[in-house]
Amino acid sequence: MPELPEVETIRRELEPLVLGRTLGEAWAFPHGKFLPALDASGGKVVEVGRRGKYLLLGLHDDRELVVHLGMTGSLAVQRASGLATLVAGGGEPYLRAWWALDGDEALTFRDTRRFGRLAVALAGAYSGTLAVQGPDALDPTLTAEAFWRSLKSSRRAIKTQLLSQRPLAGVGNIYADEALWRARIDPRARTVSRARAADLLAALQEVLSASLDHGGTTLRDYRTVAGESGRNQERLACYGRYGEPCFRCSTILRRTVLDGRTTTWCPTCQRR
DNA sequence: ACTACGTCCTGCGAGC
DNA sequence: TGCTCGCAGGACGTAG
Repeated sequence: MPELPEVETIRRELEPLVLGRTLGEAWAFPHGKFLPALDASGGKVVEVGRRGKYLLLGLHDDRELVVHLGMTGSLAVQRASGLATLVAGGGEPYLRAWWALDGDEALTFRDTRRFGRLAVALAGAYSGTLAVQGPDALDPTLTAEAFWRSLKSSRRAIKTQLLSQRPLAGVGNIYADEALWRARIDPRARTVSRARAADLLAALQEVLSASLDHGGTTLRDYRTVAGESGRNQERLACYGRYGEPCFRCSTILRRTVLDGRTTTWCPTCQRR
């Protein structure tokens, strides 16, 4: 669920809390997705970056701790005392990793549904989606022309392409539905003109920026590092509103499943 | 190489 | 009241 605005909100809050500090002794939930936490032990955080939905903690030795929050992942800096005892006693069932910091503090990673994952990469030698995804959706150097060319290279539904992270990175189900509604494009469209691609890119940048300005969208689990909810959920015009009237034309918004993802759209405003 | 689909997880709310 | 069941969904593995 954390998409670009949520991950960026977390990044901004996390940066002053961990920059310049060393990740000490680590613990990880015994699963391949989280065990890489142990490899980051001993690394001093020299940068807190983000690409799409990935958080990148640059370490002093040219390695990076890569964090993907999945759907329910969250990070916090908290008191370290008692944490190990609590975990051993089953009192922290959703804690997936933690790193000791100086001054009796710890960086903690919780993830109820375990859709998140951790990795340690050497000097940007990424794997998986992080290695093949497109430019960040809010990258100012991303042009409408490049976005359109990328869309044109695939015959998959436009929404499926957005979720693939390949044309650009950071968009998930919420902002894909929101931007397609704003740009009046049917999520099932398989071809998009140059002009409509430009409209879609502008719509994406608008919905992502607006959400970022409001601390992200909290529907269920997303919380900031400080444990607070986002406020953008009050501004959603399309996502999750199926059965309710379109704010533009009052047509009842429709729900469909597209490549396994619930999709809300307006059958009147949004055209192929 | 591209596309489509199943899998991983658990809490929550609807319905009986 | 207490139970079952469908839903939420990003990335990845696999099959065609």
